[in-house]
Order: sequence, then structure tokens, then C-alpha cells
Amino acid sequence: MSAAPSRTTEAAASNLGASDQAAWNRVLTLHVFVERQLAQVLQRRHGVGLSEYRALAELSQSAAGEWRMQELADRIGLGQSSVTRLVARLDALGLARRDLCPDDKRGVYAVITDEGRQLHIAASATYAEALSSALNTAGADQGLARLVQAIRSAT
Amino acid sequence: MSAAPSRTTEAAASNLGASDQAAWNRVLTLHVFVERQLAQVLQRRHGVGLSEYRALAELSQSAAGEWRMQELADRIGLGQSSVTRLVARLDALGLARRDLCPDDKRGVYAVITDEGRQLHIAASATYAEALSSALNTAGADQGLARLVQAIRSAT
DNA sequence: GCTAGAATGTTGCACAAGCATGTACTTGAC
DNA sequence: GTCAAGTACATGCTTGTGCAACATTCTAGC
Repeated sequence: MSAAPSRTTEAAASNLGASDQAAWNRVLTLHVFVERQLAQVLQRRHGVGLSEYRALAELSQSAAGEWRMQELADRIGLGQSSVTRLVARLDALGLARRDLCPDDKRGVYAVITDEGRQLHIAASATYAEALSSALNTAGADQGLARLVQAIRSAT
Repeated sequence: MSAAPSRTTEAAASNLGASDQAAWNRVLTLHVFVERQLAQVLQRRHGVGLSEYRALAELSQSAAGEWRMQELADRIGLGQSSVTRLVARLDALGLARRDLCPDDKRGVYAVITDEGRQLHIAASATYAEALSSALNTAGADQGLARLVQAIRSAT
């Protein structure tokens, strides 16, 4: 796999690479813009950060309102140690609590509280509204319009 | 703006809101995955972080190899203070230097050095390769395939 | 010219996130 | 039953980032 067969493969990969970079740069621009909007509005109106909100969202839509720490970490895209402290923050705010796993004494559940559910319901409306608003604003930008459209229509 | 006229508007916004959330969650998942891959590979192979790489990329593709601090901040999606320190890091590494603006004594240029250009060229290949690889991997995932396709085809 | 306000960067501070390590527990091989 | 390896989470440390406050310089209006 060095000479002829890789020739076209490498060329194709290289070409795709260039357009991938342009595409990804647009994603980055959009990501920064939208996340900043969301973070600001959540902080102002509900006093929580994006990670807190997303943790509450995952917990509240779980069947039992709880997840193992590791599972929660995977779901919100953070590392283990970050989630340990994130749940500690939620605990301090009364929005979630830590619960020991009975059948595996190493395990810990993060459990959403009633307060947490209430905050999530309220913040959820804010989040949805701000997200759509941010996407609309970004979609009005010349360079991002097609990307936003593509993201929205990618089921 | 409370009763009849807002009825359909709110309903439409609400519906769009729900699908926007699902769409944005996929973007977040993809973003975390790809950025982590890129950051790891750049750090391992070239000893720089993502922000450093992106700053070098912006500087190297500028006409004069330089940008005003604020302009650079906008281009890589960071705040002013972050860029102040980012450029200080690049300066310490010999990859960029700070230059005073002659006609506006408040202004500062971040200027890429030869070392910076060389590193960028090398890292650029790594970056392109890792990006395409990451997108391909993500594109093989059931839940992300359509999104990756959409992003790639959104010119 | 002068002064008020805007613009450009820098610095102090707080904080969230990652990495490496430590601790407790579980599992599997023998 | 015991020991080694692996899993699950917590903790110490470092770092990059944002916000707010600050100093300096530019720009307009008078």
C-alpha cells in the first residue's frame, strides 16, 4: 500500500481535507457564537452554566432521574473528574444529590432533585428559545446560512 | 401581542425549538469528539494546543503575517484577554512576536515568526489529516452520519 | 486646544476543565 | 481463598478562559 493504489486515495483524502477544514471552521464559528449566547442567557436568567443545565437535562430525561457518574460524563461530553465536581456543584445548589450504588460500592448515582426538575423545566424554555434565536441569527449571516440549514435538516 | 396572532407563531417556534435542540445536541457531540482528537494529536506531535494552532493558521494566511489583537481574537473566537495571553505564549515559544502599531499607539500587532510559519506548515498537515479522520470516524456512527454529511456538503 | 467618551490592550481574579494519581471496590484466574 | 488486574470515582495540580477593572490613546464636539 505505497504506490499506485494509494495515489488516488491520498489525493482524494487530501482534497477532502482542504474542504473539511473550511467546513469545520464554519462549525467552530457557529459553535462559539451559539454556545456563548446560550451560556449568557442561562447564567443571567437562571444562574446556572451550560454544563449544569445539560447535566440537569440528561438527568431529568432519564427514566429514574439518575445516572451513574461515568454515564453522565459521557452524555454531556466531559471527563470523569469534571463530572465529580459538576455534581458537587449541583449538590451544593440543591439541584441534584449523590447516591451510593447498592450493588456496586464503587458506584455513585447523580440524582436530580425536585428543585432540579423545576429549574430544568424553567431553563429548558429559555434554552430552546435562545437556541432557536441564535440559530436564526447565525442563519442570517451569509457565510453560515447554508451550514445552519444543513444542521437543521440533518435528522 | 398575546392572543390570536402569537398563537401560530409561538407554536411554530416551539416546534422548531424541539428539533433545534436535537440537532444542536448532535453538533455538540460531534464538536467534543473532533476537537478532542485534534487537540490530542496537535499536542502530541507538535506541542501546541488548538488555540495556538488556530492563531498561527490565521496569522500565516494573513497578507502580512500579522493581525491586530482584537482582529485575531474575533477570528479564532476568543476574548481579548485570552488573546493577550495566547500571543504571550506564542511569543515565549518563539512562534510569534508582538509589534507596536505605528499609527495607533494603542494598537498591537501579533506577528508570526519564521519558526511559527514552519510549525504551522508541519502542524497543518497533521491537522488536516486528523480532522478528516475524525469526521470519517464520526460519520460512521449511526447518529452522526447525516450531520457529518450535511456539514461537509454545506459550501 | 480641551474635554468627554469611545476604542484598544493588559492585568487581577475566579473558575471550570483536563491530566495524573490515589483509593476503594470488583472480577477473574489459579 | 488469594492475588492480580481492572473498574469507578475522588483529589491535587496546572492551565486556559471569561469578566471586571484599569491605563493609555484616539476621536468628536465645542
